[in-house]
Amino acid sequence: MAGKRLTRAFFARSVHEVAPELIGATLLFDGVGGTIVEVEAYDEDDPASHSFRGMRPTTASMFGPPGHAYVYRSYGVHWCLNLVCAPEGRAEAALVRALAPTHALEAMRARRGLERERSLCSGPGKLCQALGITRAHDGLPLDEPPFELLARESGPPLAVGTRIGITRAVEQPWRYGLAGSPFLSRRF
DNA sequence: CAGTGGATGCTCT
DNA sequence: GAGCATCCACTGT
Repeated sequence: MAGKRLTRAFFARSVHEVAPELIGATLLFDGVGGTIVEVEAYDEDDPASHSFRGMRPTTASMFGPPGHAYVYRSYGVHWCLNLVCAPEGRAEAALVRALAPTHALEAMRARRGLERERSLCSGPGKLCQALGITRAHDGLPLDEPPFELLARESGPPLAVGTRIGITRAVEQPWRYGLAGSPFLSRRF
């Protein structure tokens, strides 16, 4: 099911190449997690991206080396996880929006409350809560504990659509998902 | 189910 | 003071 560890070299490319390849990969944090079924791509020429207006203290890790985490607070309430993927000198990242839970579901349920399996990680804020990811983990490398990222074995059926919850650049088809998965934040 | 609105804490104007 | 890469409870079918 899970392949070899994703290295920094994997992420040192355009997010538009990397993001679709993340669908089907396995994301674990302290051994808790599952299969990535939904991501969105953001680059620095994109008005919807946190890197569009230049580096800020809270967005610094998006401008850092690829293969690291960028964690931000959303709507003052939730944490959201990005995987920084940039070629030389760029600030790009893939927002992880949903997982199909496969590892340590009890830990997720304990953090999320008594939730249906479908709802444990079906959104960017939900999955950070389920995995226990916060700002404290911003900037951590993805190829070392507590993170573990494993490549997918084969190319799964891909769904492509427009991104969710933004007000600028709404027409860009930069949302990728595992077609037909019941664990998406929304259907395509 | 689909649609609506409140919570909540920053940053930026 | 507005706006936000969200979620949940609540309403009405």
